[in-house]
Amino acid sequence: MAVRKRDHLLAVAQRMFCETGFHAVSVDEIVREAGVARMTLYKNFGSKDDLIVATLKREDRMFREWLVSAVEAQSDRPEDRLLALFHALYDRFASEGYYGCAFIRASIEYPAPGHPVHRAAREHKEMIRSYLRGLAAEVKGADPMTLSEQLYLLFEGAITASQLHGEPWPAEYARRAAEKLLTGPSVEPRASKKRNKVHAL
Amino acid sequence: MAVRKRDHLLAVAQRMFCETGFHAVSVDEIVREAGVARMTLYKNFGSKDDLIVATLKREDRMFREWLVSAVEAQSDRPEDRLLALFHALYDRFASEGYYGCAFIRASIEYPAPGHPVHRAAREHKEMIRSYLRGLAAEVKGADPMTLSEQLYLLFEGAITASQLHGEPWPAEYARRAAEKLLTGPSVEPRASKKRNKVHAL
DNA sequence: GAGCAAGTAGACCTAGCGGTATACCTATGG
DNA sequence: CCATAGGTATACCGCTAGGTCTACTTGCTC
Repeated sequence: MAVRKRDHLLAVAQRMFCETGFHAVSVDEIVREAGVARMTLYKNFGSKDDLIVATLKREDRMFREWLVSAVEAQSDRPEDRLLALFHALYDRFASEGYYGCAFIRASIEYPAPGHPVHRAAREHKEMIRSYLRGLAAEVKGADPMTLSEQLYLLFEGAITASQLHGEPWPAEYARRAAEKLLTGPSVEPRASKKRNKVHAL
Repeated sequence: MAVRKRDHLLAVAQRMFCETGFHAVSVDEIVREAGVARMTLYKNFGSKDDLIVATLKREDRMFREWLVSAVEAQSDRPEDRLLALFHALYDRFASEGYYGCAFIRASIEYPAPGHPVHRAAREHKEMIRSYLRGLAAEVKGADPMTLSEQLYLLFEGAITASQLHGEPWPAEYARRAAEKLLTGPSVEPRASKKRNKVHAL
């Protein structure tokens, strides 16, 4: 039962933090929304900052699952897998209640590089870059480093722009830009049917 | 003399807000740093929020000047002018005391779309997009809308990524991606020497 | 020199924050 | 049946924030 309370509290805090912001949501609001006592939160998590880090870990896990399922569901062509990411981003941006990127928000609300919240956010983004690098390495005739970092910039740009303007179109433009970047200078074998690696995440 | 005090206060507030954050800097810290009385701030600006909006207007004006001088100093080729933007971004990211984008920060710290601070931030970004659209319209054989929005995403992505990772490399990758996007599907006249329009900003 | 707009210093107010302490309740398991 | 771990409710603490009030001073202009 103890673990049930803890999980519920964590889920509620995650939703509120991601939707509204970390500084903007108070401990009082969280415990009221979750229907638990104030002390339960402090017994389980110690402090607000520790709770924030815990919610970021949870958000990170959920985002990984979303990302992998979006990419792996696609065909085996590495190019299609990378483009699927941007297709999925569009749906994500357009979905009801989309709240932007909690990690960008966290890194800005906690700008000190050594702060645990900031570090958790940066680690998430480095995981994304690492995953993209693995996918880009499968693309024939491309420099994986260059391609993956450029796609990462489109990814970050689309997230920031959609959050700023409150509209999903950035994902569409990012996808078309990604298509162009994937059409590398060297000729790519369009008919490749080779089985691709599944990248761990 | 009154206007001198006001300008000084505004400049100090702008620097502190942009470097440290809007919620993170208190009115007390600003008046102490500026060496003026607390009431002087409130007589001149009314409230902290109004002061923030005023600093964003100032930051917007300074950013416009920086942007135009970086772009207009380049050769007349529209492609070079757009690429010059990313060269200038690299220098900006690498410069001592670079503090990231105050407008992205503002939009995140004040997420309500109707809030004056959020609106000021979005208006700045729409100015950027409009300027890029004008520059992209000069590029032969490119769809201005598509090109400009894609470059805008690289622009936003580079800013966000450099802020997050604390390094200037995103501008370099963005520039190379922009080069590729500028090498459009149609043949572009490499030897064009036509005089370009100067876009107002 | 008088008058007035502007600046100053600092006490003060209210509100909200993160976090703690305490006293009581409740359910599970030997 | 009762010991105990965990949950609850609420009062409380210290601190900081944004913002106001007031009494006093400065400096420019007629």
